[in-house]
This record gives sequence, C-alpha cells and structure tokens, in this order.
Amino acid sequence: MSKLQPVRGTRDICGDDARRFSQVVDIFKSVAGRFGFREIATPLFEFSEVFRRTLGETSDVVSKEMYSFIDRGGDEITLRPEYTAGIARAYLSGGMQQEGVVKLYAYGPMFRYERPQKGRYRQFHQLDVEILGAPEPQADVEIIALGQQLLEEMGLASQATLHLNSLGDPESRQAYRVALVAYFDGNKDTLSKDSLARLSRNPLRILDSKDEGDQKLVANAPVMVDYLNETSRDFITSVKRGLDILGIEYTDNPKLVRGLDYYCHTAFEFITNDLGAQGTVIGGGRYDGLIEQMGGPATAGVGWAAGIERLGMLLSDVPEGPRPVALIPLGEAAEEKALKIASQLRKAGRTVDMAFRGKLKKRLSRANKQNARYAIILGENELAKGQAIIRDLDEGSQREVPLEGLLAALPPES
RNA sequence: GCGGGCGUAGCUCAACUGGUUAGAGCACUAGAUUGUGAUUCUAGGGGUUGGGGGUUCAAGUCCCCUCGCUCGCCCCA
Repeated sequence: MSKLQPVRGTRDICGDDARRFSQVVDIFKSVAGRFGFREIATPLFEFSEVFRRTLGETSDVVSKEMYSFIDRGGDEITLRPEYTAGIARAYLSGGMQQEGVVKLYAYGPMFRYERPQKGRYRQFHQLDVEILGAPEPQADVEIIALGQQLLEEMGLASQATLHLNSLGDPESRQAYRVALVAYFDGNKDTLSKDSLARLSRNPLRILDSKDEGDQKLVANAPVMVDYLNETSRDFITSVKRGLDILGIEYTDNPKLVRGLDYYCHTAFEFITNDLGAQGTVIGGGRYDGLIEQMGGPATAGVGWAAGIERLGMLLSDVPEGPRPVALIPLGEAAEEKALKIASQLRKAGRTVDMAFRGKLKKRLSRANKQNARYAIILGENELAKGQAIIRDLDEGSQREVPLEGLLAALPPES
C-alpha cells in the first residue's frame, strides 16, 4: 500500500457517513437546545495536566491512550481524549461559578491511541452534555431524560437499554472498595491474571470481567447496595423516582462501573447489542469531586458522552438531501445568462447544480448522477426566443417556458 | 500491548491439487446519437496479485519477514 492513506484509526467521513454524522449532530443540537442547554466548543487540546489530574494516573486513558506532545514553547499538550475535563476547565477559566447552574452541550473529535475495531477509532467523535453546579438528583434525571429523548428522536430507543447503578458518595464507595478488595484478596488464586492487575488498580472493574472464573467469584462478592450510606441511598432513590415519573425504563446493573476515577452516585449507560463488542452508545454519570480535584471550589457535576460514529452506525438509511435542478447552458451567451439564473434560483431557495464544462450529453449525464429531478436547458435557439427547456429527468419529457416565468414554471422541490 | 481472520483493477469478487499472456461484474472513457441523460449495443483505458526475501523448471497459490485492514481481549463512546 502507498503511504497515501489515513493514519490508523482515522478515516474520511464522506457521502453516506457524512449524512449519518450530521443527522446525529442535528438531532442532538435540537434536543439539547430544547432542554435548555447552551453550546460550548472547547479546544481540541489542553495542557496534559488537565487530563492527568482528573482522569487519574492509573486510568487506561492516561496511562496508555493519550496523544501527547511537547509544543514549541516546551509545554506538554494532549489531544483531548474525553470532554468532561476540558469543559470543567472551561467552567473554571471562564468564571462560570458565578452563573449558578450551568447546562452545556458540545460535540466534536476525541483522540485515543487504541487498537481500532468495530465502533472504535483513534479519532472518534462525541456528543456531550454536562450540568455543572447542581448537586440535586433532578439534574441526573434531566441528563438521562435527554439521552432517552435523543435516542427516541433518532429512532433508536428500542435498540438500546438503559443500565443504571449507584457508586455512592465517596464514603460509601470507599467502604465498598475496602470490602471488595478484602474479598478478592482472599480468592487471589482463582482470579484471572487480568483481574489480578485490576485488584490493585481499579478493583470495581473486576465486577464486569468477562472471565468465567471471575464471574463465579463475583456472584458471591459483596454488593454495592449494601454499602451505600443513607445519603447515597436517598440519592439513587430520587433519581429512580424521577425516571419512573417520566416512564423511562431502566435495568439495575450492580456491575456497571465507569472507568474514570471521578464518578460517584449515578452511573449509567445506554447499551445496544447491535454493535459487536462496543455496546455502549451513551455513557455517563455524576462527578461531584472533579472540579475540586482540578483545583476549583467543590462543584457538583453530572453528564454523559455519546459516540457519534456508534449512533450513526445504528441509524437506518439516512435520505439524501433535496434533489438539485441541473442548469445546462450551451454556448457562451447562455453560460452568462445561466450564471444569473442559477443565482436567482438559489436565492429563491432552490438547490442548483451547474457543471463547469461539457457538452449537452455530458451535462445531462452529470445531472443524472447528481440525482437531479429537473434539468433546465438553455441553448442558443432557446435564448434567442427568450425561452428555456425544462426537462423532467424522471419522466423523460420536456417543455419550453419563457425565461421570465422560469421559477414559477419549475415544479416545487421534491 | 496480546490473540484470530484477511490483503488480486477505483469498488465487489474469480483463478482446479503450484502450470502458458491474472479474469468478470460494477464504475470510468469513447462511439452508435454534430442539441438530449437514465435504458441498449460496441470498443477502450486501468494490475510491479500490499512490500521484501526464500523454495521450485515454474509462485496470486507454498515458507519466512514486514506493512496494512478487520474482528476480539484490555478499556471505552
């Protein structure tokens, strides 16, 4: 293969892919807007510290997946591997604490150095929503409802299931962690080697291990619910009540553990079976400790991220845009006249395609490829009479109309 | 980082146990039609069989290395 190929894990988004992509983004912007979220666009890169501090040194993202480099000024920079840290940073840099509760949405590319596979790329794209400054469980409910609404409007609600868990507040989580480590420590010899590594790094992860032996151990392991203190229990109960009121169905999944350190209380994922090994289509939760960890004041936060590619792959066929009108001038005088006509039609809202060169035959052929419904043929003979031909490419019929009445004579866009 | 599968024309794929000049469909270009597309017919262009090395009288086919793609593990969206 030549070197003229995209870097591994990146790809060009064109044609059908592009339509799917913008379909996802368009619906997202519409839904987020109706929930009262404002758009924010944060930089594609941040000081590496921003991600290291918030995601945790031991997380996979930080330890092996970051695209980092030293810039010319000697600063260590990282291409963003996720949204939340950057948005939290923007919240602090922009003094948004002053504004009380802040609801933000964003979408754009993310970068992680991983082995690509179905639904996973090194440059991929996410939708993201965050509510900052709201410790209330109602915020969790709203954020989940937004995800549900998004899936419904994309026609994917039936393909995804909402999985819900509580990680508890820091106190509960810590207590559970201790109990869990003690339990698995006592069964070290039966643990898989992957899980052995997880034991010291992120013991909660053992819960969703795919190893059969691990799963047998997990079946008898201590359960998070038993370690939730009253505050934590009340919190998740309120969230569930909200979901019930909205009629949003969920599955309790005590094994649902998010990979990043900063999550607490609510953790949730919308999961599908239609994407191979990458089932998570929307994933998020609450991260009350993050902003403080970053050096700001204690600030609550809850949000989710969704994979645009993954959502796009689930979409059924996305229709093409409006069928253009092909404008076909023949001869120099007609070229100039056509230039004006094209402009007028476009100002009137019509989709117009005009080739830059070619004989009639060539141009009609192009019109056909562009999926044009009508062609306007402006030849020397017609021009002399002040007329043009409107040809219906589906029917194969055509008629002459006066140039003045062209727009009116053109059937509406289909 | 680890494991499986696969690399033949722009795309989708053929080529019997190794055997002559690597084929087809789609796409592209031109002509049949000097001002009529899509349909039809005819002709044409396009390949160092991913790259390198080896075995053999002979390699797209067998062996080794390498690059790439793909699916999975880890982890995540």
